[in-house]
Amino acid sequence: MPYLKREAPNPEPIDCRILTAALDLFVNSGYHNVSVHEIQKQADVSIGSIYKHFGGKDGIAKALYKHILNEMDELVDDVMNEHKSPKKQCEEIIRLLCGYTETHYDIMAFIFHAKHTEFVPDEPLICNTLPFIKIREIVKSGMECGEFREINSWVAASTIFGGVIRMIQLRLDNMIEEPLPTYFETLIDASLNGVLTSDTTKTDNKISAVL
Amino acid sequence: MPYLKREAPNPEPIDCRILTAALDLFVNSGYHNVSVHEIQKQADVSIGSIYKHFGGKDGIAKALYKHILNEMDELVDDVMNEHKSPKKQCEEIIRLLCGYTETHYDIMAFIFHAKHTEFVPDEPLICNTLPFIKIREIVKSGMECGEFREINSWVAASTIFGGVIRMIQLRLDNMIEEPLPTYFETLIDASLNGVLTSDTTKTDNKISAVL
DNA sequence: CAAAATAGAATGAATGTTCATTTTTGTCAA
DNA sequence: TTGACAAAAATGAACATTCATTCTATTTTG
Repeated sequence: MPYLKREAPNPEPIDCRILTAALDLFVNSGYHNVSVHEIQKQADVSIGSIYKHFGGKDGIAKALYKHILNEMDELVDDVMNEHKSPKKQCEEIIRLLCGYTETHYDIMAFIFHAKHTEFVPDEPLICNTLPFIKIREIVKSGMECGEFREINSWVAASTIFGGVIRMIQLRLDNMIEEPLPTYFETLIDASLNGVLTSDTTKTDNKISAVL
Repeated sequence: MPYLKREAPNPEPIDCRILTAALDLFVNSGYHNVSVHEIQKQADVSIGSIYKHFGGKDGIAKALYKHILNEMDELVDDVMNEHKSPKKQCEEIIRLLCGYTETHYDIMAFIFHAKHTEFVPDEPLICNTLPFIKIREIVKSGMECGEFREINSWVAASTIFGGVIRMIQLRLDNMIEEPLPTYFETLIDASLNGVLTSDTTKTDNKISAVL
């Protein structure tokens, strides 16, 4: 089972084995290029078990989608509890995303590299799921408390997180060769300066980036 | 046939009809959820013609991919010819992308909303195609001539264009309700301020955004 | 020993592709 | 202009294969 924080249990129960195999195959070949039989083989499980546990191929995809977005949501919650300033919260989320791209390729690829509407059409779009809604709320509260300039919230959110998301995708595509955390400080600096209010002095940020 | 600048010929020749239908279906249902028979019906063409012209379903996808990226490339060339400053070139590309998202939904969705490796595995990744390579070159020359801060070029490119790309994806997903050009000035301002050299005064940019 | 879980051969629908036939197009002689 | 005719294009029924799913038999668990 693909977890973000927890360790996977050992030995993995049958449903976890199925999800682990499915995630790997989906991410590396794409949902539609993977057959149930391949999942069955890689998970070392019978076809019957798959249908018993998940009801079918789409059942696996749905379960995976929900599970992973839940993992993601817990992550965002943790960040919101540990840091109070929206700016700090954004930075921390970006830091975590950079880190997890290196340590949890499959999960990040599943979130940021798949067209989910094509295989889980009944599930909400990824940008309409809890963790992503919460991230937009953070951006809004950042504008309310004066940490971010008061601009359209879509623009603000896209500017702050568009850069990391792009970097993640390029890294997943093997275009970027260095691990993402290498670029963390530069990235934060470049992404946030554009949306910071002018009373948060620019120099301030550059110094904090150097430290 | 889906063009960015030119008008489609009328009546459309058979291979154009096929590509038009395929683009529409691929974008709205996803490559793997579309059968050759559906393309055939929508294009009002026989199965045989499809195999005669494109050799198969993957042939259609390949041809579409190449055609659309060519359209895109011409666009970038035009911008590079009409504007000399890299900053202006970036702005203009962003402006065009915003505009075309409203007027050429299918093409934009095909470029920014599809996982091409899953259905044209032999073609280069979209970020390795001419137009996108050229865009990265623009960013690099912007750093060389001092218009952009000297930071890692991946970070720079991701910061400048990550925002628009995110906005385009959100707009294609129907999350953003206003046409993208509405946000153009704000977006440019937010995306570029973070990467501008400090000798390009910040106030300058804010004033230009208000005008 | 009953209930739950697992196994996997068999099934049938979906769909990409082939190819023999028909239609259209373009050429040229009458 | 007409008609004959060959080459090219288009047609679509038939085919072959892939693959999700079902279902009965077997094994494991409590």
